[in-house]
Amino acid sequence: MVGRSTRKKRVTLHDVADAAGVSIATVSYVLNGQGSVSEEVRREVKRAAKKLGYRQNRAARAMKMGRSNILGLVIPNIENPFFATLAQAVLKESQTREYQVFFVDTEGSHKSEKKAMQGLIAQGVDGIIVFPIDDSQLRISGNTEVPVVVLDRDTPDLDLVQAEYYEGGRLLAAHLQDLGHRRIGLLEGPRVVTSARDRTRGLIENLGAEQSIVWREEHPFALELSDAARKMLDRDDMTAVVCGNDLIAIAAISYLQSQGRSVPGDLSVTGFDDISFAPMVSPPLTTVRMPIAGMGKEAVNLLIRRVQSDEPEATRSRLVLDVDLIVRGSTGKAR
Amino acid sequence: MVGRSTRKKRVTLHDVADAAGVSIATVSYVLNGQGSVSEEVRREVKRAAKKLGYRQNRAARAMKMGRSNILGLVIPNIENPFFATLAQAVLKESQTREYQVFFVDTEGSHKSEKKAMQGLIAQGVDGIIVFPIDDSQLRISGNTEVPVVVLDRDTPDLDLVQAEYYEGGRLLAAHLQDLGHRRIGLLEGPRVVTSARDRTRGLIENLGAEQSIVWREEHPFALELSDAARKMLDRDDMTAVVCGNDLIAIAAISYLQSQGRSVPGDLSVTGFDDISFAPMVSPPLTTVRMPIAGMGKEAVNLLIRRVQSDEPEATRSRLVLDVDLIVRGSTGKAR
DNA sequence: CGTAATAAGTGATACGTTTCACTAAATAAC
DNA sequence: GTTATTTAGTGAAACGTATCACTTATTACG
Repeated sequence: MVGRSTRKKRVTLHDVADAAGVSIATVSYVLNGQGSVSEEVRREVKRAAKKLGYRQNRAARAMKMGRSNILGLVIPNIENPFFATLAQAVLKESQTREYQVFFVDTEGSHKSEKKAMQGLIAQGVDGIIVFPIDDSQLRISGNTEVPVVVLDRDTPDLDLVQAEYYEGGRLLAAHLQDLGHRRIGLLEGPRVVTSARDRTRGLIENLGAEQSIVWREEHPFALELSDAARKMLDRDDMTAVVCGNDLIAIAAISYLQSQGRSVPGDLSVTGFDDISFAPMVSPPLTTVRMPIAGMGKEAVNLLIRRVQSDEPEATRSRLVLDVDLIVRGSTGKAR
Repeated sequence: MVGRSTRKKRVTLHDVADAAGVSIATVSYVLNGQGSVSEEVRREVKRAAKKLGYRQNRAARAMKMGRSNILGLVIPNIENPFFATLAQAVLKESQTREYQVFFVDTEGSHKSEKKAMQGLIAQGVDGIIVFPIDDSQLRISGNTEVPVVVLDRDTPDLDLVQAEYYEGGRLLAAHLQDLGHRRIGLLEGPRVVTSARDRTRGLIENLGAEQSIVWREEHPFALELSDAARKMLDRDDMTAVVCGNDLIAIAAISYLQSQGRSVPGDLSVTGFDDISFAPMVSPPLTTVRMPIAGMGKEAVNLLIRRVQSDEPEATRSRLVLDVDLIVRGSTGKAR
């Protein structure tokens, strides 16, 4: 009743065995549902275990088994709602599969990304899910000691989960064409990121004959708009701005409005990802919905399968999920 | 070079000891910087360890030491940017203190919150940081087996980190008074949450004589606006709307704009928390800045201190951090 | 009935650490 | 020169679990 912490000694298999009048081996078998032991004894052991409040010592088990039942999750920035949703999905799926997750936020630093991978391995995780900052360091994670699943970025020889970025770009091109936009500004994501390049390619390669990119500017996936981006947005020769992701789009809309320009009245703006904020900004964002939660879930499944099958040489998996165009208020007919 | 995973056998203390020609005890002492061992041997052991690529087996260590160097973090919803920032701070501080973090997102469910706490204890974490969904279940976490630090919610006997919510409410009252707002609508957070109640109290108790709350409506801390909230926002008898947090404020602004009302032209709107999106919506949000990262960091420090000192009876700590009023574009002179 | 097969349960070992208690050698103290 | 003291290093005992190899009791088989 009183809330002070009772620092009791841990109850061990031994204690349960004594209480139930059997050997620790039997207790172990009962609790793991293995071995052959009579229903009678089984019941008695369970009763004793519950009564004493026995809890498996995971450390001891991990040591004995050589497996920790812990996965590592490495992402660039949890403050980005995209990664928040992804993390949530990974956590949820891991939970239901009886795995715990060590979570590392690299805050966009390559150095800490590398350190995180090393650190997780040192900690003895069974496998790692990583959403790399960009494509540059992927070779390093190559011959690692634990299975690794990579999200979003392309990689030569690791398991992979990604989405139809190219198709997403194509959908945007088609949508803008339908609305009559001919002069398009492009605030694209970092070119060092495969998925960003694919979006851009999907867009450009599927523009109609009369459509053209009047300017393009590379921009980080973040809410803070660069000066160069502002300068481009100040131009008046485009009727639509395609942004590399929703964060950029939200920032762009905010800036355009602060300059007295109306979205979508003067300009249409599109995002990519469909993060949870996308429908809530004003105007609500037209964007390409990424199967974020699905990617997280599939990554966990892939990883656990790889962890549990001991054949390390199984052929590498590559999972590509569908995307959808979500039309909201930030796009309208070209003026 | 080839990226297949090399499933080599783990290098153990034993291997290093053999390679260096000493006992495993000596190796252990060297690697932990303890015991008395000559500089010569020390060097040799380190060389051998590095050469063999020795990595400590955390499970074995955890078992021997009775401590896992793992903390648990339980929060209601990582998709809320507030919690994302908090989590980031907790992770970062834990990292630098050489702790790993098991992360659990309860997705707003009391049941899974309780299960999470139990689960983390079963997993053998050394301590838990919890940001409870509301005040209702806190008694349960009372006499637990590991130290617990509670964020934000009040609790009878656990360590606590929170912020000056009342003061935040007061700051808003003063700000609105300065701008000449006399008729205020209140879209408050859940009353079952202490911190939400304190904000409201701080506001109401510090209103000027001529100011009044013309309506108040309870609302969850979420981006989706309730029907009741919409009905209130449709009213025309207030010049300002005070929202329980930034999410509600963003949703409210979005709705008001969709109804053709201007913020802050027709109505001023305030938030609470200062999440990363607050400056990026249009208009940028006037809000009360919570020391989110500071709370996370202090929580970790408190918890680790509690974990490492074995006196469980140390008096409980209660840390209250300052807040600031951040004036942006969503508030203006009353019309 | 004799033997084989199955069922129920146990003892002991190993997993990789940390650390206590101890030895042996070297140094200091008187 | 003898006795303390310090220094350098070791052996062995845990920590709590899973599981192999084994014994004993029971049942099935011919």
